[in-house]
Amino acid sequence: VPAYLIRKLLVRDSTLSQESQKLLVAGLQPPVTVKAGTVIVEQASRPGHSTLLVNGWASRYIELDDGRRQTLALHVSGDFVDLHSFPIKVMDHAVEAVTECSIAAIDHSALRAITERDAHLARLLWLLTLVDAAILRQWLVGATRRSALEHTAHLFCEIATRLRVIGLASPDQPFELPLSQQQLGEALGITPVHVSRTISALRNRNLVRWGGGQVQIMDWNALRDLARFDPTYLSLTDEPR
Amino acid sequence: VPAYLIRKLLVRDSTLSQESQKLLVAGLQPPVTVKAGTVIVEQASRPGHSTLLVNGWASRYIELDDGRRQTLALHVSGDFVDLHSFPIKVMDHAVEAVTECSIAAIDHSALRAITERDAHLARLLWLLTLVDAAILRQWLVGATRRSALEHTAHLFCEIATRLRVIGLASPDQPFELPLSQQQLGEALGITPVHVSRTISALRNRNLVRWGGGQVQIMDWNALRDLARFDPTYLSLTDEPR
DNA sequence: CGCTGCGTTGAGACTACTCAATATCCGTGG
DNA sequence: CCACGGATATTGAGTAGTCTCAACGCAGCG
Repeated sequence: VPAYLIRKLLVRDSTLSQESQKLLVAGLQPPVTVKAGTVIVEQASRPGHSTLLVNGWASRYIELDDGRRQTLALHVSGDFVDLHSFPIKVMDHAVEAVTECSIAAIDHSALRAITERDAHLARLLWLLTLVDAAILRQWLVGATRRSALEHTAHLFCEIATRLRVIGLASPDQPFELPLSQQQLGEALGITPVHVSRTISALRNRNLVRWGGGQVQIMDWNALRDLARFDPTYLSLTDEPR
Repeated sequence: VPAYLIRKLLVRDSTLSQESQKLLVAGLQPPVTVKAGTVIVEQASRPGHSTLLVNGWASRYIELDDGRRQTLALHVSGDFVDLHSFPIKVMDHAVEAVTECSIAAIDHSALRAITERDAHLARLLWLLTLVDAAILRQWLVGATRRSALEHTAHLFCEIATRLRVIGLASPDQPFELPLSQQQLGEALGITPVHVSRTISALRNRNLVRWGGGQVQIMDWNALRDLARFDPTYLSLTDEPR
């Protein structure tokens, strides 16, 4: 049972029925495990299914001709990594496993059936793709209008909040962030060297410590204020959709 | 009849039935005109309807406490400016009329009815919100991985392509882009001063001329190559959804 | 035990920003 | 019709944030 996914859905709309949950879960293929670094969805491909990240970390990214790479989303357990490939058809970017991942496919035919039989669930899936878009908006604001320090702080706040939703983080407890500085730089849009300096600045201010794939937020309020983080955009309110 | 919208839909899926088109149009309220500069949707509001931009230009943006502003989308005739407010409920950004605009509301109850009665149309509306997200992805890549020159060139390619879809631009013909350099800078994530210098560079290379709200692309192929523009992300293929 | 990938630190370069002066366009009122 | 004011665009000069290049340390692993 994909508990993280269900939890994520119910946080957004607790009125989702047991039948809807079953309908969604029934569409999932048995999970398979892929190694870190595996390309789960190729750029320019036309997948016939979408992919649920049951467990692990994955990233969506665009790679330019010259090798410059920009991460578009960091996905955690319970996220669909390419739900948008159902309406869109052609992938304009790729998806890669950041850690070893357990993933489960859901055929587009099953998604189509959901849109035809269960409008409530369909609206909730639609919402999930739009929350990804809302996160992307904040990343754009971070890239253009926030300093590297504020931007990085904002990303830590975002990840912490998303992990709390699914129970993989708790206030004042360290949580997983299994990225290299290279990978964090690809997400923030800065070079690995500058990631190192920025993380160092956050550590020196006693806001965050990050090492060995673990993040410890030392002062949540100060970090939130620095980043001007407001979680509204994550649609964490529970209401019928 | 909102011809631009219908055209935009049919480019994505020509199998959309007459009944579906009628169902959508029937949900629209009579259009009203708003002046340039009007805030059409407030940040943090919970609209009970979405808004079709029947005619004109509008922008979606986030404004930070200190007044720094980032545009998230530039909308043209036939675009829904806040279709995402139907699943999302709470606006995490605002929408403003860039020019005088004719806009038509569609109640969320009507959208809900569409999701329940016409899954085909609903998938197409879902697609529209995802194309906005795909555009946003390119903007993020532009902001982080492209130079100001490449980024600006890419935006001109994007706007030209989108206007061609709805018949408001043709190859080798000038088209409308009624923005100030300030507004273009808010979209690109650079300062108005740097917009001026960048536009000047494009003009000196004889790629683009922009003035008086009109854009003339002098050398499409060169501009496309500079920007590495590939329109795949706009989902312009006609296929059943 | 050495290789390799990752992180840190330093020095200099470059892109875009800030501040400021001047020029241009446009609507308005005399 | 012209004069004016305000917003917009251009240009210059100095600055700041981030990048590039490079050296070095360290840990993991064959």
